[in-house]
Amino acid sequence: MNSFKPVSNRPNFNQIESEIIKFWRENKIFEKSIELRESAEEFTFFEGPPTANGKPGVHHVLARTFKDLVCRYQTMKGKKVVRNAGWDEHGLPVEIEVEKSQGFTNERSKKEQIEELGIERFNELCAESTKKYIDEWEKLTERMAYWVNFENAYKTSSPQYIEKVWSILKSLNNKNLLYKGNKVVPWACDSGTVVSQAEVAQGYKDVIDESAYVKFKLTESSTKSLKEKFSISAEDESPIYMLAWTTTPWTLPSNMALAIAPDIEYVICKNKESNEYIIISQKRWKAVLGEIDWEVAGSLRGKELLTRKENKWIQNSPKNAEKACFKNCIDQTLISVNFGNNFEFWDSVKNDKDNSDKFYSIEMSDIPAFMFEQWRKPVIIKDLNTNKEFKNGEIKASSSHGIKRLNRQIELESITYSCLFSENLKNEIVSGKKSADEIFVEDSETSGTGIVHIAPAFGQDDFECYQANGIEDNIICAVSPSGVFNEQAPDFLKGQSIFNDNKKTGLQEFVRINKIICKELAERGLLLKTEKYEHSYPHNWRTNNPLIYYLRPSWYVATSKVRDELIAANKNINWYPEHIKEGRFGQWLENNIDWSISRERFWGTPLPIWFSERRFEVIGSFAELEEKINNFNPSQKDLLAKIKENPHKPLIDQLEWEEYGDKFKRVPEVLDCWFDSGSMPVAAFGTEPENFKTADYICEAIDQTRGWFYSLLAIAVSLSCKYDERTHETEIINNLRSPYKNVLCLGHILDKDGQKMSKSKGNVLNPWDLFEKFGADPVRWYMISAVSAGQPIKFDIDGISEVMRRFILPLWNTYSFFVLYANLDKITALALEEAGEEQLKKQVQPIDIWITARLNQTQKQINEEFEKYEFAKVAQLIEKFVDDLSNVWVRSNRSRFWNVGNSLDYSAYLTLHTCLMAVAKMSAPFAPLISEEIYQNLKSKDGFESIHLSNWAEADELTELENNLLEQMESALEIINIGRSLRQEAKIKIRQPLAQIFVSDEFNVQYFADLILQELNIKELLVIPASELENNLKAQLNTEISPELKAEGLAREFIHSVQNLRKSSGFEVSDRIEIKIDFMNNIELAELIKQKKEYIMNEVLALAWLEEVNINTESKKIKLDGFEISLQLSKINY
RNA sequence: GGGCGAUUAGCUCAGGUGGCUAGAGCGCAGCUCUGAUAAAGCUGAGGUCCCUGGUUCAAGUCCAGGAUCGCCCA
Repeated sequence: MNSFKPVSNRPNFNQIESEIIKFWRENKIFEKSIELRESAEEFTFFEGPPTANGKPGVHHVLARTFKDLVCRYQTMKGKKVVRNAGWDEHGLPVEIEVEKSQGFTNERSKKEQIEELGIERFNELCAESTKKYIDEWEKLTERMAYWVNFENAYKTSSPQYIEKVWSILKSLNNKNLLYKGNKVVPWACDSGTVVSQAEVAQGYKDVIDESAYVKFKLTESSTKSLKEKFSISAEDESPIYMLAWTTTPWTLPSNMALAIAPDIEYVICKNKESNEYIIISQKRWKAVLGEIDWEVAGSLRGKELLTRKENKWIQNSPKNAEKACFKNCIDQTLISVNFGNNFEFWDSVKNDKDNSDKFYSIEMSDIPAFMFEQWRKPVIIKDLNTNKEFKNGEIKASSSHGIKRLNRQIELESITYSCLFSENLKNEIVSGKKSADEIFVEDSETSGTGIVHIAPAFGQDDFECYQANGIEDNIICAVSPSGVFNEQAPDFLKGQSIFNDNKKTGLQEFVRINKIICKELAERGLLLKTEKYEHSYPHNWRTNNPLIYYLRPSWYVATSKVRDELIAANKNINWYPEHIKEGRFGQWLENNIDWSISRERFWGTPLPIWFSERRFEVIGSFAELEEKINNFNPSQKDLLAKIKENPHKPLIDQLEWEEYGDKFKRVPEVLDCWFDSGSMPVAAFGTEPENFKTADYICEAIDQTRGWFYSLLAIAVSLSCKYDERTHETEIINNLRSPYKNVLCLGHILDKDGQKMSKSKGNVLNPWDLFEKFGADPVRWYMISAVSAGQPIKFDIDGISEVMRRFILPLWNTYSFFVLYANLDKITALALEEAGEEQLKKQVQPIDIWITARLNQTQKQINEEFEKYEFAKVAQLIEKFVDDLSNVWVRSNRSRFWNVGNSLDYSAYLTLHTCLMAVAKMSAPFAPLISEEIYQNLKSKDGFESIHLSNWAEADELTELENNLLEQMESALEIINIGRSLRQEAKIKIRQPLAQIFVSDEFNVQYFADLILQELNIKELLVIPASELENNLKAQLNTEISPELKAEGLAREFIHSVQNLRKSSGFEVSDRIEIKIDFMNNIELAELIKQKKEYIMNEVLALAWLEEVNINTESKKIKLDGFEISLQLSKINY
C-alpha cells in the first residue's frame, strides 16, 4: 500500500482542481475558514458589486484573483475575513439590455416604447435581466477559487437596501448637503428625454448652419470708460460694440453674458464711414471686418479691458471661494507653503529679471512663501526656521504637505452691454475663471472673434463659466423642453418652435428660426453678417433629429462643500500603486464639483423626495413613509404595503399626501446607480448612516477612481460632515474617516498586442477555455506575476504556458519526485514526523541546512512584500525558491533517495517534505487549488483539514551557520559556473573527469566542495591563495588527462551513447538490457573501455555484454574519441 | 483641452531615496546532463534605457521641453 497518493507526472490540472473544489464544497471549507476565526480580529473586505447582466470575463477573473489572495492571506494570518458578494442591479446598462431584448427600434423614442410596454413591466424585465447571469457568475467564481459568500450577498435593488440608501439621502439633507440645482445635459426635444453620453457619441453628423456675427452694444458708462482706456476722445460719441460669433443664433434670446479671455489681444476697430467701434480679437479683425471699411484704433489684452479694482489672494477652498465671489476676476495660481499676506516679496521675486540661480531666504513662518507653478526660473526658497529648502517645480499643491493652492483674485469692474432684444436690460462681460479661451477655440486664426456669447441654459461650458464667475441671477432659458420659445423669449418668438422640418428629408433643423432671429437683429442694427458654417453636431441617433444641450433640474450632493474633508480623508488611505493617491484620485478630488445624483430614467432607486409647491421633504425609511400615509392619506395603506415589497417605479410615484394644505408628490427621478454602490458600507450592513463600516481592503480596476472608489468616499465623508448654511462653514461632526483603508487599484486587461478587449475586435478570451486548458491556478499565477499590480496587463496565453513551464510544472515534478520515492521506501508523513529531530541530527547534511535557510530567507522576504502589496515580487521569490529546490537541492541529492537496502535517509525526505509543505503554504493565497492538492497529500493525519485553515508561517531568524551556508552555496554555484566556462574554453567535456581544480581562497568552500566536484566531474579541490592563480582568475583547472582519467572519460562517453540509444529505442528507465558491441578493430579503444566494463554495465543496467564482429541487424554506429564502433541493444527479461 | 500612467534586449517585464561592467524570464544560437526521461541545466549573442536640453564628480533614475502609446475626464 502506498503511503501517499501516487502523483502523475503529466497532471491534468483542470481535473485536479475540480476535485479540490468539490472537496471544499462538500466539506464547507470556506465556511469553516471563517468559523474557525470566530473570535479573532476582523479583517473587512468589501466586494464591489458587479452588474450581473452579462457574462463574467477575464477582467473579472483578474480582479477576483487579487481580491481573493488578500483575503486568503489574512485568513491564514489568523484574521476573521467576512466577505459577502454584492450585485449592482440598477442602472442604465440594465435598461439598455432590456431595450435590446424587447427589440425596441431606433426609429422611435425609447421612452415612448417603454411607456407603451408599461414602466411596471419594463422594470420587471430589468429585475429579471439582472438575475439572468447570476448562475454563470457563481459558477465561474467557484471554479476560479474565489471565496465569497453568495448567500449573504447584498443586492442594490432589494427593499432593505433601498431603504438604507434613503436613510443616507435623508441624513445628507439634514446636513444641508443635498440640494436641487440644474445640469446641462444632452436633450432630445422630440422624445423629451436625456440622451446618454454614449448615445451622443454615436449621433454626430456634419451639418451646415447659418452662423451669425452679432454686435452687442455697450452701455453708456462702459463706452465711456473704455474710450478712456483706448485713448479715444471723449467727444467722439459713436457707440462701441463687442462682436461675438455663434453657430446657434436660436440661443441668443437666452444670452446672459459675454466671455473674453485675459490673454487674448483685442483690437478696437473704427468704421471709416459710420464711425462706430467694434471690439474683436487682433487675429480676426481683418478676416471678419476687412481693411477696406475698418481701421484699428487701439489694442489691449483681455485683462486690460477690465479695470482692476482689487488685488488679493485667496485660498481656493470651497468655503472661501464662495465668500470671495469670483465675479469678474482674473486669477493666477500659486502654491502656498505657508499662508500669509506678504505679496510684495513674491512679486519682487517674480519680477527679478536676472535669470541666474537665485537663493532667496525667508522665514516662512512669518512670511508667506508662494511659488508660481509655472515659473521657469529656478528659485530655491529656504525656510530659515527649519532649514528646509524648496525648489519651485518640486512642490506641487497637495494637501498632504500642508501646501495649498491659492488664487490671485483681481476683482474687476464690469463692462456692461444692452441685451439684444431689450435695450433696457443690461448684461455683463466676464473674464477669468472659465473664460473665452477655455470655452472656445483659443484665440483662433480661423474662426470666431475671441468673444463668446454665453447662454448658460444651453451649454455646459457656458453654465460653468456663468456659475464660476459668480453671477447669481436666475438663468434665462427661453426654450421649453419640447423646443418651443416660452414666455422668457421676446414677443416675436414666443410660441414658435426652434425647429422646422426640412422639406427634402423631413428631419428637423434650425434653419427657419435662425433666419427669423438674424432678420430681427439686422433690423435692430445688431447683426454684422451671417455666414454658412459646416460643423459636427450631435443628433438623436434614433430619430436623426438634432439634439440640444439643455439645462435640466437635477438633484445634487454638495460634495464641493466637503472637498477639503475628502482630501483629508484620502490622506489616510493606502493606495497601491501609490501614485493614484495624489495623482489620478487626488487630482479628481482637488477638482471636485457637486455630484449630480438624479437620473431621468426608470430602473433605479427612486429618489425618496416628495415635494409640494412650497417645500420638499426627504423620507428616510418605510416607517416615515408609513407615518405620512397613516396621518395624511390612509386610503393608500394598501398601496404602501405593496411598495414595501417593491419600492420601484411606477408604483411609488402614486404615493401622495396632503399635509396641512401642502400637496406632496414624489419627484420622478431615480438615483445614480453609483450612489447605490457607494452606499454599500451602510446599506449592506444595515447600520445607521453615520456608523458606516470601514473596509480594511478593497480592490477594483482603475476606472473605479471616478466610480466606486469615489462614490464610497464621497458618501462616507459627506455623512461625517455638516454644512452650515449661514456661516458657509463645513464642520466635521463625526470622526472623519474613509470607508476603506487599503485600495488595490488594478490596471486594465488588454490583448497581447496591447489592444483593448472588445467583442467587436473578437479578441475577448473566455475564462472557461483557459481554466480547461491550464487550470485556474496557472491563470491566477500568470495574472499576479506578469506585471506589478496596477499596470495594464497584456494578456498573452503564451504567458500562461510560460508560468506552467517556469513554475507550476517544476513544483509539480519536485512534488511527484518526493511521492514516487517516499512510496517506494514506504515512508509516511507520520513516520517522517516521528523520525523527527533525532534522525535529522544524525543524517543532516550541510546542503539540507542550506535549503532550509533559503526557505527561511524566502519566507522572511515574502512576508515583507506581502505587507507592501507587492504580489508580483512575492510570486517571483517563491519561483526562485522552487528553482533552487528543484535545480540545486533535488538535482544534487537524488542519489540519497535511491535506497538500496541501506537505512533510509530521513533527513533527505524530511527536508524535501518541509520545503514542499512550506511552498504550498506560501503559494496558497495565489494558487489555492494546487497548493491544497499538495497539502492534502503530504500532510499527516492530524494536519489541518485544509491548507486554508492552517496558519501562515513566520520566518525564523537565520542562525550564523545558516547565513554562512547561504554564502558558501553562492560561492559554490559561482565556482561551478566558472568551472564550466573553463572547461568549455579548454574544450573538455564534463564527461571527461579531471584531476584537480584550484580555487581562490577568497571563497569559503568548506561545506560544498563535494557539490562542486560532483557537478564539475573533478577528483580534487585545492584552495590556494588568490595570488597564485594566473590572470586574476578565481579558479583554475588542471587540464592534464592521465591514462586513468582518459579511460574513465571514455567509459562515461560510452555510457552516454548507450543511454541515448536506450532512450531512442524506447526503453523504460528500469529495463535491463543486453549490449552487443563491435569495436571494429579499434583495439586500443576496446582495451580502455573493457577496463571499465563493470562500471559501465552497472550504469546502463546491462546484464549481458557480448563482443561480436559484424553485427548487422539494427546495429548503431557511434563515434568515440574519433573512432567508430557499432552497438546493438536489446531488452532482456530478468 | 485637462489629468494620470507608460516608453529599458526580438517579446513580456524588474530596476526605493542618483553610484562599479543596466538585470530576469521567454525566444534564438551553441553546449551539457540524465535513476524527475515528452523533464532539466549551462554558456553566448542581443541595449543610443523614446528624443532634446539642464542639474551633478556621477543620470535609466532628478529637472525642463518634446514625441509616441494607453486610460480617465471634458
